[in-house]
Amino acid sequence: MRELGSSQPTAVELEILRILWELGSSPVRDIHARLAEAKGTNYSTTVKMLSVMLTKGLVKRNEEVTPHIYRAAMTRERAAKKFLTELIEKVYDGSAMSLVLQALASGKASKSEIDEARKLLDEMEGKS
Amino acid sequence: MRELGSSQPTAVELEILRILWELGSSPVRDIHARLAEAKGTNYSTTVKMLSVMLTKGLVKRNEEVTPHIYRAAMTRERAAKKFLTELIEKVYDGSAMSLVLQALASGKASKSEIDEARKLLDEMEGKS
DNA sequence: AGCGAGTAGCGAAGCCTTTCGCTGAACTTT
DNA sequence: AAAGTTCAGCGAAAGGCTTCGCTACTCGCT
Repeated sequence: MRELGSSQPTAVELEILRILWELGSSPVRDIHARLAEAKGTNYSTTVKMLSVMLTKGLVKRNEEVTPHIYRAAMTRERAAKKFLTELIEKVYDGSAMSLVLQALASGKASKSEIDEARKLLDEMEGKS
Repeated sequence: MRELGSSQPTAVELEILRILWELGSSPVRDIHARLAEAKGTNYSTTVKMLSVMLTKGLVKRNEEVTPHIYRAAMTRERAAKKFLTELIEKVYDGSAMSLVLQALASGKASKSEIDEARKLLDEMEGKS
């Protein structure tokens, strides 16, 4: 058995997590509505995916109500950080700043976002 | 058939790409030496993976010499950018800056790196 | 010519992911 | 109570990824 909580979400799993992050805790019906909209898959499929994700520890659920209510086991921020760490490890050989520079260079930031980043840089400099 | 060049590398594929990025163009023997070191897999497996990656367009090879010489089809920078774009799309809903902030907040940047980032921000502001 | 070593490739097995049909339980409406 | 609706779950099929055994080709050496 693969270690619980150590598995990376696959494509569909990530899609479901995104739905949960956006909607907050939800019954299968609502999750399915979104998923089917994007992919046209069957209700059974959504149920199954959630059950697989439950055993993997990617989602949790409240079984005391009907219908059961699912929620993401991780916040979006935490998941993002995990992916990011992995990306940095696997592709950038551990240099976070290379990635930052690359992201900045992708160039889609607005003026206010740039200001925000600058502010953050100032703060970081103050600390170190 | 999946569209050529549109497929994301899987775990093992990424491992092979990293080896190629580090070693530069190499014969199977050398790639295998590295891969086996980490995973203990068979020579056949390495050959097969490379052939799969060849049909996916992830690597290219020179068949005019023996042994054949393989090279990564993409530079590390280009691949990284691709992963990053995908990460941004899938987890951060397309906001590159969210990711930048996150990476910065992880807080491992040195003074010189911070300066470099600030310079980049200035440039970006100039452009927009 | 025959042998051994290094190289390349095919096809199938095993596993994981994603899909859904079918079943049954619980609850609502006639 | 019977019929219909919603919900949950199992098991199997389909497809992708990773693995390797077996085969075959080339080349240099005896």
